[in-house]
Amino acid sequence: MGSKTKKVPKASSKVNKEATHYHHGDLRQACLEGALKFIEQGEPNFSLRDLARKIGVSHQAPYHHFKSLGELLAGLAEAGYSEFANKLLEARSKAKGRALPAMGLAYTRFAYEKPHHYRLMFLDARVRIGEHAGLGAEAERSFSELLKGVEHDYKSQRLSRAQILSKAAAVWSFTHGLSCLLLDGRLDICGLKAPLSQKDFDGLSPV
Amino acid sequence: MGSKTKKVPKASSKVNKEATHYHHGDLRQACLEGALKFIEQGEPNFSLRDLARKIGVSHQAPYHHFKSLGELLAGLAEAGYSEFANKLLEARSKAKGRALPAMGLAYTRFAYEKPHHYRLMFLDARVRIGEHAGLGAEAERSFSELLKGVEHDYKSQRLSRAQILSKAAAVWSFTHGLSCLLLDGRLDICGLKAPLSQKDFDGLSPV
DNA sequence: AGCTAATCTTTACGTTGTCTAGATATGGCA
DNA sequence: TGCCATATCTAGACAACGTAAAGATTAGCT
Repeated sequence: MGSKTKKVPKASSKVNKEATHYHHGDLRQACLEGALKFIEQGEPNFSLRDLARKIGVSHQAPYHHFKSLGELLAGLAEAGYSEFANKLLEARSKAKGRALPAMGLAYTRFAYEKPHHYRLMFLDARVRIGEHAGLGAEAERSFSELLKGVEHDYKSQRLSRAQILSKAAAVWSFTHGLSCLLLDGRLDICGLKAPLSQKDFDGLSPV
Repeated sequence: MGSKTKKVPKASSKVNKEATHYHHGDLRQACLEGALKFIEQGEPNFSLRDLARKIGVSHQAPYHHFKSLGELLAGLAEAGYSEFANKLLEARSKAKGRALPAMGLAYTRFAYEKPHHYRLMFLDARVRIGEHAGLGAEAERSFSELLKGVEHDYKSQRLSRAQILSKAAAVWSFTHGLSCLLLDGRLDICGLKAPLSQKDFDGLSPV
């Protein structure tokens, strides 16, 4: 592309973190942002070289910040989980009565609004949860939000820990399955189409 | 393997279908079987050239039977759906009382026993349902089995068509989500591990 | 036998991920 | 200030991939 896009080597008047460096300013961040754009615009199979071209660096540069494509994607997934957990938290804290219906709807809404990000987080085989420190942590935070919702809605029933976990597993399974099937349009046959309303969701949800 | 496995170019005393041909005997079938082996042995990202090598033909030969890798995978997924539908049918017809619990368990069992096949059928982005004639048909047959299960278990309640479809969507969502999360080990945190027993499943299932 | 079409091989091209080596900039230390 | 180890980035090379084009081989029919 343009050869006049000279980067700014002077981005360091006050270095505070560990980024904002050198030639590109902050290549690591640029990689994440560029990759995010690819994903959000529906091209989750972009190559590392595509990414390097888009950013305007050599095809090898990203390797100095990410061991592999998988690690880069894991970084994106982690950010996704963070936002996801916040959405769940928000739904729970705003809910008047029961929390789970609102959280379930927020769950499917997230999947609907960021389908490619959702796929990256939950379905992409290239992203191996557990192989990346922060990723697993952020994913567990999402789950713990769900758990709080269950505890809230069932607190009068004095369930055992095992019963609460079982309920959470059921809720998670249903909502995840619903989101996946909706994303793939597989529920068209049932007359269901995203985005779901609260009424739609409550009509379906067995919990 | 052995180099003495000369193919049978003479397989045509009575040609009945449209296969059993030429050099290889039946290359199309050989491709499907070879690809199936790759998938079942946990290498769903095999290349077309890998496949051609394994079969012992040129890397270009498969192209005469499949327009693309996606089409080949679609063929496998279709066979998977066929077996899947049969499993659901079997569970339904063998069930003494309610059909759905048995069918749900059979569903998760299939996913557990053929994880890579299940991923291919439901999660692999390379397989676009709807772009392949037989694939969509076989997938719908699976769903119609589920539908029959719902009709059976709720027939005393005289539900409307829409209500039945809604129930089916809920059951499908839950069971699919459960299978996915189990496959990825994401329910370990809840103390759940595949393969599930009927008791496990019934304890979870909200339907 | 000879023709046509299906089947398969060979060769070639552009792209990818990754390895290696070399260039350039940075920040700390003498 | 000058220098150097190190972090950062570029450049070149390699094997493997998907796919296309064209040539060879075989089957089935007349």
